[in-house]
Amino acid sequence: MLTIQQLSQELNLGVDTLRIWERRYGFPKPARDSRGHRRYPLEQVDLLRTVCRLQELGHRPNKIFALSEKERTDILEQAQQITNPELINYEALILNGSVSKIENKLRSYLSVNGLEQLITERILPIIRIMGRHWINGKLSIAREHMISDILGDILKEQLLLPHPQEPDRTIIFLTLCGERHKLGLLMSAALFHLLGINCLLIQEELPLMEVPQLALDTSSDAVALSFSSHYSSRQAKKDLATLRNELDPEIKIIAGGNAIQKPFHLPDVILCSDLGQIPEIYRKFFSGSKSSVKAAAAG
Amino acid sequence: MLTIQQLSQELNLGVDTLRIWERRYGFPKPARDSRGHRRYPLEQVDLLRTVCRLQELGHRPNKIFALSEKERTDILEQAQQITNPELINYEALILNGSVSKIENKLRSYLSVNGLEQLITERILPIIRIMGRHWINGKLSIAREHMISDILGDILKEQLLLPHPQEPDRTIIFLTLCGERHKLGLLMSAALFHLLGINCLLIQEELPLMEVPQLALDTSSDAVALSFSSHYSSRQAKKDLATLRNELDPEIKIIAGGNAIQKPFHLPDVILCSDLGQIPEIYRKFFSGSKSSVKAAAAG
DNA sequence: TTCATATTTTGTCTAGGACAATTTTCATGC
DNA sequence: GCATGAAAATTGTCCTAGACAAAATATGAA
Repeated sequence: MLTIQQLSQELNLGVDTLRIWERRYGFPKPARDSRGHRRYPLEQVDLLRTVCRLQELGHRPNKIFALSEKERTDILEQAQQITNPELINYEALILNGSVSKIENKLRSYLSVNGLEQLITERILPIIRIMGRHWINGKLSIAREHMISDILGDILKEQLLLPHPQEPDRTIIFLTLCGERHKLGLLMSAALFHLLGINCLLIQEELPLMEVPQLALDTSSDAVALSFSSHYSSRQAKKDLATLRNELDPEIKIIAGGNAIQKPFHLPDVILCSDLGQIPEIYRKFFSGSKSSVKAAAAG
Repeated sequence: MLTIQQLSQELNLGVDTLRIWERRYGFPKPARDSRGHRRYPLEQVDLLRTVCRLQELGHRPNKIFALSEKERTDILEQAQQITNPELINYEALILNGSVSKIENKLRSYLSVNGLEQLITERILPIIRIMGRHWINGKLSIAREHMISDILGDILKEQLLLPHPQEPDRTIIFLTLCGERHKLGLLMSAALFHLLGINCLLIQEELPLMEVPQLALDTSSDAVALSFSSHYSSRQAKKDLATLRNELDPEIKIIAGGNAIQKPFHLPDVILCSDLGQIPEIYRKFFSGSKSSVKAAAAG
């Protein structure tokens, strides 16, 4: 029996959303305690989880709630396409295997094929596999986190490798409060590091208002933020607009993550909906020595 | 100009709390947009920050709001006592110095004095110093996080060191959703590791309901949770009670962190209000081989 | 003093209404 | 057929104002 707030944390939904779903769709229909406060039985929590998963697949609440329970699970089953090649090994390891085995496999792949391939050929597919199995409920959040930790650790180590030559550009990578997914941020930081940029990573979630000061303190040339699909795209938009307003206009903003897919234009914000765009972004905004660009701007 | 939700995230307060403060104490008194929605000017955000800081010092809202602005800052100034010994070096480094310098100093201290002293003589004082300066606003959250990251990295490395002999007890260390402070958890994990326990660390925040399954999957003997002062003690209590209910009674629960200070008793939950208690907890609950304890229980 | 009991304070909940932003539907023109 | 734009529906977040348990503080008796 969970309170509305516990459930809200559990599902990453606002309490208002839970209440209005009950009002509009008649579900969830929690029991009430002596005070009349909602108490959600665990079975309803499970049902709600499938609702959230379907929503992440792009379905909208009115459709989802119109479906029967079976129809919902059918859609979820169907959503897991079969994977193609040798990644099937990983699939089994992700679901049941030892996490340290995954780590070893990844590390040896890294030392043979390098970081860029590790990201595109291994880490991204693994994230996709995890997402698929999280959606159909076969992968516990806990396991997902343990594996994500390993991926994160490997990427973080890459940021510590020395640069071939002293970088003259700095990008600071961070997430805002409420954004729990940091792998996308880490991957982009690792890729920018590879391109010779000095990448500062803030691992914890920052309040929006601290960001401008931090960018100044670190004399960063750009701030990179990641917004996963948990962060509503409207919220991301608001935050980016506020940040653009508060931040020194000299300092660029790079926004990435799944919440940034939409044709969603913001003035003076570099959008990065795909890690593949990073070399292009680098070329366009960060290549050439800093002083020469300044000279060009002045000339 | 922030919306109520942005402010709520910024200050770690519920939106309901912000509204009821306005109703009861007449502050904050935000402007309203065309829809009548609250819009908080940045100056009010700063004032609210001092309110939150005072609250963290143990003052209660009705007293705080009765004070003038000057009285509040006076109390905050006064709250920063002078530090004693050689730690003053650290104080300067924390406020202005290079973070990598802090890292180097800590690492060399570690290699000379070992983990236990590092924690009690360096990490805990640093956390205290940071807390003090965060309270009076001289340390940005961003800087605090960068330094916390370093402390975290050092502690995490300790968990990777091999044990002198194969451990037969496993404790899984985790935080629940909404708990952003992980250093306390890390320190306790490092100390238990030192005592010969196999410590599994989940770095990301978990939904409460995933914990029982995870404890089973990892065949842990205990689950250790940390609740910082941001987590209201009432919430911590609720969560621990729920968890105790859902979890296999064989598996112990260890609860620590600042929210666990109060004379706050829960049946079958081991409370750890202080890292110094860890050896005692170890002796009481985890020493002796597992099989012998089981035999004793059976006999 | 120390305890037990009353009072105040505090945060979280309740209900039901409103509305901007987004998405979908539908009609129109090419 | 496809694009385009207006109209309708959907959705999440905000609003007000009232209620109450848990925690903190004050009060009084032993």
